[in-house]
Amino acid sequence: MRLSELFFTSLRDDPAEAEMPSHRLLLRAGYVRQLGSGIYSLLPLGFRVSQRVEQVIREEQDRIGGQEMEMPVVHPAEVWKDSGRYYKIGPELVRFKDRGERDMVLAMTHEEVVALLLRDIVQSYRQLPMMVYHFQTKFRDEPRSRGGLIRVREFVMKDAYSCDLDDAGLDVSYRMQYEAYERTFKRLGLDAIAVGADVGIMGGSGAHEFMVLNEYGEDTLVLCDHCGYAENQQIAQVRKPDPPAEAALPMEDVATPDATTIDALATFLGVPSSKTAKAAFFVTGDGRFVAAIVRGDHDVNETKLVNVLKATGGLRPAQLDEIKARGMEAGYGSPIGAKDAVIVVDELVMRSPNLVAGANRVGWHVKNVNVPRDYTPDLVAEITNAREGDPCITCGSPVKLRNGIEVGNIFKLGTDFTIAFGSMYLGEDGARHPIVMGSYGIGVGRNVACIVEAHHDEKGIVWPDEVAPYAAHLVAIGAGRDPKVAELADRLHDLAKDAGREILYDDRDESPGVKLTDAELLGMPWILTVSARSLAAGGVEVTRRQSGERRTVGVEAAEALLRTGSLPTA
RNA sequence: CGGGGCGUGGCGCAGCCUGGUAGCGCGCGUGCUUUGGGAGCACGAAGUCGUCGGUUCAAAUCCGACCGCCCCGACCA
Repeated sequence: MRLSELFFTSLRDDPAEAEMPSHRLLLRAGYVRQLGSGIYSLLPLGFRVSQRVEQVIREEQDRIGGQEMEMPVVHPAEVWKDSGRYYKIGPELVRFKDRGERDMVLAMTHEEVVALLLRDIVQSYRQLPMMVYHFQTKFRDEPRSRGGLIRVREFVMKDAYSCDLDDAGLDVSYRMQYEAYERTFKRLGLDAIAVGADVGIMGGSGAHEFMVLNEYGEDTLVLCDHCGYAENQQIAQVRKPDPPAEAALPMEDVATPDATTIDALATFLGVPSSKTAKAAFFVTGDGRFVAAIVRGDHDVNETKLVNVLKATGGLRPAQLDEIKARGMEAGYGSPIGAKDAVIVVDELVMRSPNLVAGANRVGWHVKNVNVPRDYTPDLVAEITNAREGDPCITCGSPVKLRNGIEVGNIFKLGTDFTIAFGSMYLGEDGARHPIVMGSYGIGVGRNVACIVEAHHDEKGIVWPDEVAPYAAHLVAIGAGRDPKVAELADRLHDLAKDAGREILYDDRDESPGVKLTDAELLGMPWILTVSARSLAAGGVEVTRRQSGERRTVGVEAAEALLRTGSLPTA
């Protein structure tokens, strides 16, 4: 591909809005352009990378028996109403009406469609197990997109669905996908780790997320270097040792002017935050008012809280007037004297004597609160976030917290969807059973961005061979003056094309500085320079982008590199 | 949805406070020179100053509304 003809331009300056290296480099090097918030075009170079990433994913899905197909982007809303998700999912599910006033949705994922297809096609246990997948555009109206391609609203996702006879079969499929993901991310040049994860809107019995560590990551991971424990903070547990034993003392009101935060309260009273209780107020999607009580030195984990409450539609923070209406006072809140509220208490609070809690009066707290002596919890559960340095749940070593970007996920779905849609098979035993499903996603664009995050330097992108849009970048310097240079460069370009390994050929009439700078910015694994100087030195200058290693080789060696993708060993 | 910031040729920005008919660098076009690390000179093209409304003799500039984009937050009161 001649650079003079490529639909592309590189930018000399960093785009103002790009913060993450991947975003900045993909814009500057002419791989992508933004159309709207969280909506991007892939220019030819970006599309080629995306295609190569897809191909790696495809090969690994095919290897475990996945069958590629394609399902629609636009679904009749009926389908989503039948599964119940039409009502459970918030505004991120785009809803609209067609010309006939029929409710439609833009698909976020395809469990419903697969379940419907199974009902249609699978009759007998002889047709299972079975695994299908597709690459398809998703639109999710995220509340806030960010980070270039990392979190977008429209994106291509590989989603796969396993269909098994029973849980044991699902375990096998799940394992196969787990291993396919490990191979996939390794080939993509990503150092992904699998962490246990919440099942969220997918339901089901288990899930892993494949995470790439990154400071801009939106997920927090709880990791133990000692035993290898790794889970998303949303579900991670740590050991929470008993506090020192104390005899329960009588409650006592204490004036605490302006102490509306735990820090202020602990400072004012001269006690550690672990001797206080914190109240957080929420309203569930199904309309319940919730007061969550954790110790002052911990934070409420909303995911755990949602799961304990079995709250459909999630949680939102309560408004001040809603809190007051339940007999509580924001900043000085506790369940003492509360009414019409679901009181959820962290189990550590149950074990912690004589805490300072809110008095539900402005400027007042209560000392020596003991549960359940002083108020009655509706639910007791483990509802806090793991903290840096907490003891690992399995081995007791201090855990660390790291940010991660989710590059893929795998879910054990179970039978929720197939029961909802009546997707049954007739078993060997003559009885009808629901098909057991799993679902497995990889976001293609996000992986492209993560690859750049992991493979770049101060000069530009450094593509791994497996996903580079072109294997080599051929730079001709001074071709206008020296016919020999033009002749050799043209010939090498044609030779690569004839060998079925098209390369990028910078035939532009630009200064050497521009061309060499662009070559490093664009990031092809090999940079070949043809110039009067290289000819005088014996042929073609070859630079390995990854290592920066540079040497001049003979024309035959350069030809071999273009034909085979590697330099013949001297 | 809450808070903050920004919107001026393709890109990066100044001008706005203190209203007076739009500017810089890069890029782009033509010509000449130059040619291994973002070349030089000359000439040139290109902007409804996000949109709508208001104030004013006069608005990029002041006021209001709206739209768009970016960042933080949407978790503890």
